[in-house]
Amino acid sequence: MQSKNKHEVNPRISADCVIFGFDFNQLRVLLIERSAVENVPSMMALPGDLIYEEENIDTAASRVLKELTGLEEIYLEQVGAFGDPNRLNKKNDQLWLKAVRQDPDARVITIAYYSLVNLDNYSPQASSFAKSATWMLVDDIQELAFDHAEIVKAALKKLKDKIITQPIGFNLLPEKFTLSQLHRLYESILGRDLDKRNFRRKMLKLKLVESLDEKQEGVPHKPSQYFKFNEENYNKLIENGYDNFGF
Amino acid sequence: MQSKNKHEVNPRISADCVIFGFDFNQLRVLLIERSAVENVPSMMALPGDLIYEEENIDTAASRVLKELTGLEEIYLEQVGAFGDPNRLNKKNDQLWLKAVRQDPDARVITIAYYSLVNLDNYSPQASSFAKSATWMLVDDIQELAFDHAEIVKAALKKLKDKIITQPIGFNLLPEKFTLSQLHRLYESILGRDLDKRNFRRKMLKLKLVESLDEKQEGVPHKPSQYFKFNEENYNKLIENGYDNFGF
DNA sequence: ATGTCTTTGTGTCAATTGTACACTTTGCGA
DNA sequence: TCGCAAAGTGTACAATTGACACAAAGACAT
Repeated sequence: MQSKNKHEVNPRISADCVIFGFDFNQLRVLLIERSAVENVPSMMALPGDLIYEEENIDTAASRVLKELTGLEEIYLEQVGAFGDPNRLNKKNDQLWLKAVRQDPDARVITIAYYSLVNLDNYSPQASSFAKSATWMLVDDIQELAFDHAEIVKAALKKLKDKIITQPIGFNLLPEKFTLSQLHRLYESILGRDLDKRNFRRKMLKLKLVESLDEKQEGVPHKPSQYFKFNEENYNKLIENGYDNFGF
Repeated sequence: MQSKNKHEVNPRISADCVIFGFDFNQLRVLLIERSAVENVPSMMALPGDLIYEEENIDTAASRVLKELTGLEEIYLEQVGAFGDPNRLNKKNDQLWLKAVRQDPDARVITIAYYSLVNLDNYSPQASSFAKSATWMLVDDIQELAFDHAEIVKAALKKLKDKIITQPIGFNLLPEKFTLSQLHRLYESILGRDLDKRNFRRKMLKLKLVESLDEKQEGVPHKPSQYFKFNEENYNKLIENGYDNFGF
């Protein structure tokens, strides 16, 4: 935690946010379009920026997210630190940094955060150096700036791990939702089909959801029952995990 | 990921290691005794130190661990970044930093790592600013330097999460081990009793372990069969997880 | 009004897995 | 040879999982 070694480093720290959104059908990630400079075409990137002096990293992540995309009040969870000394060394990234940064050669270690939100509640508004901010399908993501593709991959892994250990959905769905929506949500995160009846059975047995006295209206098919989360059981499960190892 | 804001910060980065060891009975953590200075008594802390310029963080964690405790070739997994601006502000920590550090007021963000090792294979040898390095019982940990108690707590949570999703033990136990040892290991990580018969049944059914043609010798009771891990099945399970959510 | 379309919503059975529980075996050492 | 201490073993019941198909509801078009 100390030493007076000459090689100590004072790198810059950034926070990057991987915000997953669910459009009632597929999983998306909020990306910004990094402005084009000179010969470097614009490129998709995670919303992220350097943190301030004396700023809490968690706070910084929220701030940065808001500045670049307008989203706020999102609960962010840490993915981890990404600090490969070469993480900014791709050619286009270097050119872009030289055009935009005061100190383009500085090493930057980034702390990545992720979250899951109900996409319909948030309309990203690009600002700062973001030319646009859009919800991209996770499956369509191609190349991203810096090591952001790797960060998205790590965040997705965390998300998958999380969903099988803890219930999620509170943040992702509106207060009233249908079991089909919850079902699709789980399917799109886990990336595989889940049996409808078994899924419903499980959710009801865990008492994670309870039905409301309200149905869908105006849909051209059988209207579905609305449900809400049972906050108490939900929190209990989050605290204890499923503890499914089975002893 | 950029901006020319004046408030940008160049904090120092450190790596701290939470090495869990198993003594065939209880779970321990490798701690160093931070040297005493002036009016500040010595205090237990995690092995950790600042990283070098251009040094990969993962590499730094291994290096630091080696420098302070002599342990090497340990697979470290990231816990996360701890960057509260006040994390070094406890009075004794401040005094200690002033006595020891070149730049005691600098903000330090630490990246924490954890691992599990077979305690018997590693005899820590304190060096650098570590006065001693010892395996402390997790349950006996009192106050630690800086925010290290919080870091240990977070690492332990990760470990618990991991053990119910993936098999562990390869790194923790010697090549030959008894099922009772593995049993105790799981009990001490999970912090609760597990039924002996059910535990054995499960381990054997998963084919995680296979028995060797060798028994304990010289014990004043029925000698136990030695087992080894089945590496193939072990790796398969690690890759897939248990996927126990149950759809 | 009737039929068509689309999505919701429901039950059962067999197989697997979890849980609770107590006595015999083995080898050492007194 | 007896006592001790830990190893090792089986069963029965409960709970959960997984596979599987058809009827019900409402909108809309004709």
